[in-house]
Amino acid sequence: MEEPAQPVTARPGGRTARTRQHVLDAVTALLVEQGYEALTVDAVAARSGVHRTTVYRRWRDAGGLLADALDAAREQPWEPPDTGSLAGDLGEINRQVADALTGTPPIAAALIAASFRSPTAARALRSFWEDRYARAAVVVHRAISRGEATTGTDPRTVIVAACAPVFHELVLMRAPDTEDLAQRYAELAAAGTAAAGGTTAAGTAAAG
Amino acid sequence: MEEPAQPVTARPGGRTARTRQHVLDAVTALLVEQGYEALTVDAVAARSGVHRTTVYRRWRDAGGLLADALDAAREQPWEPPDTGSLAGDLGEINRQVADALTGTPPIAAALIAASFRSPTAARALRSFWEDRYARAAVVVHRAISRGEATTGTDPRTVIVAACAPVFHELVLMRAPDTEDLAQRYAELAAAGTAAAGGTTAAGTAAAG
DNA sequence: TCGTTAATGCTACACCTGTAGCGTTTACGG
DNA sequence: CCGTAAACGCTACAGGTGTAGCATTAACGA
Repeated sequence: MEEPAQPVTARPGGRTARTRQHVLDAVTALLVEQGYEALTVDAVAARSGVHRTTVYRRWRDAGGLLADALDAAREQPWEPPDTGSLAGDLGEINRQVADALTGTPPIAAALIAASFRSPTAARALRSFWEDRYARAAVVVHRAISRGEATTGTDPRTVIVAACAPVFHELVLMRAPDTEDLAQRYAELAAAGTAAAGGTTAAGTAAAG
Repeated sequence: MEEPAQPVTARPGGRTARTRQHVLDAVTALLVEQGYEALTVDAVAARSGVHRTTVYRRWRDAGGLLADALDAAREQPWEPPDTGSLAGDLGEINRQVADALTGTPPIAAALIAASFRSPTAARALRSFWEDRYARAAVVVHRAISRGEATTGTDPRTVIVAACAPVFHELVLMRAPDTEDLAQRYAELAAAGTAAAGGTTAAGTAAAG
């Protein structure tokens, strides 16, 4: 769907695939057992039995490992929820975002941390979430067809308005995940969409 | 106001203050000239003329340096805007957030990057923004008194709803700062506040 | 089966991180 | 002015990062 985190190899069989599997298994194991701070290339190499220079060659850095692990974990397709209301859909999406950011293995959280040091990780991060936002656009389209939002509403703006506070609280502010966090911001975004239409142009209604 | 990034020394005069100034000057210079990826302790030590072990001892890591630089840059007090409308106030706050995240020197951006490796940086990050959010609460209080929001509205929720998408786009998704970004999400948050009241409890209006 | 060569293993290197131990300088109080 | 000790300078060390060069293994096609 997007550019592969792992470049297409001219000789994908046998050993190459085996090496990749050993390395990705080591990545997951280290993330689960010790968290993303322990995800060093050296540790992955030692645990996987693959030589460290091989890991550096194929994945470049820890961010590359995470990008590949994310791709592997993304093979199961994702469908946006359909609860019957925009606030319900956004709430469910937000709960899934919160789970991704706090769940196990902490691939999403580790990828964010790595994205500040690794261009590969930064690209994978963007790619993953933009893909999710594009797929989630249907919940806004359904809201429009139900009359919960006006025709000009930009789906991505609505979804980011709902999701971003969850990222902010859990990732940047390191706040604990609370029961109502996801739903609270989902409802605020849904209410704003219903009232303002989620217009893309900067309005003048503000300064007046 | 918060715990100082730089521990209170028993001998603050002369040499100690001079060392700190040299080091913080080097931090700013490196950030401006080469960006936060070049902000290594070794580079700061070399540039400042202070020995690297001294930098490690006093600041512990690059995150500690950034935390102290942020404290130094925070000495000028901040007052929230008062444009006459909630959307206008949130828009102005968002523009200031965007400026902080993309401006020069990129202390805020660097602090976020460092916060994933340095507990000191993580604490400084939280402290700085929570302080801003607390000060900004007045714009919501004014909105309530104007009738733009209901009495139970939680100020922090409204402000985070407005700000978080700016963090998300500029920091996580590495998107360029656009003309309408700040205002767009400010208006959406303001509209949601006006419609939903920014309640803190998870409502049941969603699932119905 | 066998040659080609992609992929991996290995050694060595330069750099950054963070710490320990010890000697030296200098701020500060008496 | 002088003694104390805080703060700093210095060396050394144990890791992790990322790269270069060359040797070795094994996947794939002929």
